[in-house]
Amino acid sequence: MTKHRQLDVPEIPMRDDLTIQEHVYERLRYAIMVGAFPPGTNLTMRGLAEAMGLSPTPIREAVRRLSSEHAIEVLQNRRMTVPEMTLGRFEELLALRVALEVHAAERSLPYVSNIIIENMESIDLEMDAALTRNDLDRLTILNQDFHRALYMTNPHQVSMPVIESVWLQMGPFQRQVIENVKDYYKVDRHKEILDALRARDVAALVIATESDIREGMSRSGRQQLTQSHPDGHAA
Amino acid sequence: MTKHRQLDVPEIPMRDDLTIQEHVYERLRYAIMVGAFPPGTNLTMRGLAEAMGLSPTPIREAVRRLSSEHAIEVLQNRRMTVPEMTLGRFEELLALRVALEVHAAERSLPYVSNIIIENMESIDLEMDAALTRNDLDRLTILNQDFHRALYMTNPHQVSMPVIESVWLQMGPFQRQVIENVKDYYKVDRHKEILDALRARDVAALVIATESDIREGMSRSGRQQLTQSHPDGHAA
DNA sequence: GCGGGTAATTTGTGATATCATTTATATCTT
DNA sequence: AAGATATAAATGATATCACAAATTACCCGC
Repeated sequence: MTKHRQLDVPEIPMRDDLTIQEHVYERLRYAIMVGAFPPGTNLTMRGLAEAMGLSPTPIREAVRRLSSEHAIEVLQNRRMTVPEMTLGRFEELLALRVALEVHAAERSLPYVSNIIIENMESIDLEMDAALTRNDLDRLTILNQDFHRALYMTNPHQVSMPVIESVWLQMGPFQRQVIENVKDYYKVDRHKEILDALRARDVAALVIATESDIREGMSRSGRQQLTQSHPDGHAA
Repeated sequence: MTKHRQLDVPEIPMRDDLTIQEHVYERLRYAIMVGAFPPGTNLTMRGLAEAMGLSPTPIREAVRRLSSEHAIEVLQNRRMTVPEMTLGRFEELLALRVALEVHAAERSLPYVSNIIIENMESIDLEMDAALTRNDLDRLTILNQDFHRALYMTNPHQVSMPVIESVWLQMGPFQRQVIENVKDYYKVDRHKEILDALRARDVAALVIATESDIREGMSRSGRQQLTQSHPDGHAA
């Protein structure tokens, strides 16, 4: 009686201060962020509702929010998919990430305290551990936590949601890259970011931030997109 | 039998290719963009539904989308308001606008054709006409059309939605500024942007774009926010 | 008059039902 | 057998209903 391939949505801890709609949003967001839905995946309201054992109503609200963040694409037919990545879109997303994160880093630096730096150091240590045990999902989340910890120090900051949206749009594709290029997370410029923060050195921070984004994603992602395209759907 | 002050939502042309939810989204988005809801306005699902003669269901989806774009703030109490502007937030939004629009302009320039420039020229002419008859709503929309026409020439562009979100967050406050500083739209650097485009001069385009944003909004907005704050609610 | 607590109202949330649109399947025709 | 057409299934969209949480109104006691 299974209509199509039943969708597997990774579970996340249930927080009882959230409405169901919010929980669904967080759960779908996490799934997309860690790449649980490969690009091109078809999503249906009822399918998601059934997969999570809920009525369509809260699903619809969560999905609408994700579509506004361009994590989910709504076609003219009103069908929904996880967007495919193209070389052009990839280059643009990457450039936008650099522009946004450099901007956010610069404007956060004046507010950086030693406590913040220590917090980021501990996240970076956790990343080393996650890398050792090859926990890719955790690495993705920790990497974001690391950067978020910096950008959020700016008390009036408004760019964080925008940056998160770009991360989200990278998610499904990034997962494919990580799986193909297994030493993806080997290059990280986090130590250099931390050095720049300790020295309160803007120029060094900008360079380290840009390098971290570019060297991590750029070459391997471009490689994946330029090599032969036999067919779009992954296994 | 009127519970509170009945909310007035400006009507927009009904397009029959849109679902009700999409139409509500466009309508609310327009209302916020032109500042029909002053900062601090309380919004309710049922209130909006009643004001537009609809059931709450499509309202909720539209409102969720707008909350994801930070045009509407959802409080812990689950009440919704149009966010207030603060000096700190204003400075950050302005800086983000500059960073994003300079970025988008730079990356669009290679794709600019004479047809695009002509289109932008005609929008600029329409702005002059709207300015003459003091049509502020139209001016706001046309100003966005002008910039959007440029940024959208980049075929792989991904920053447009993000820029629109920042515009949206500025909307309610910008309306207050425009009404207080009546020569707001007098300073426009559109002629200089057009010159830079014709010459395909990146450096000039960057300067003109930044000036257009900064000189239009910066001084008058800052002025409005730093002068006495007797009480928050507008008349 | 002022504070506190209870009742009534308002509001948000989520499930369900109904209808329209779209996609998939089956049937018929040539 | 191929293509067109009709039929069935699935899906999205919206309204309505039921419930819970929050707010407001009201009343009482001091």
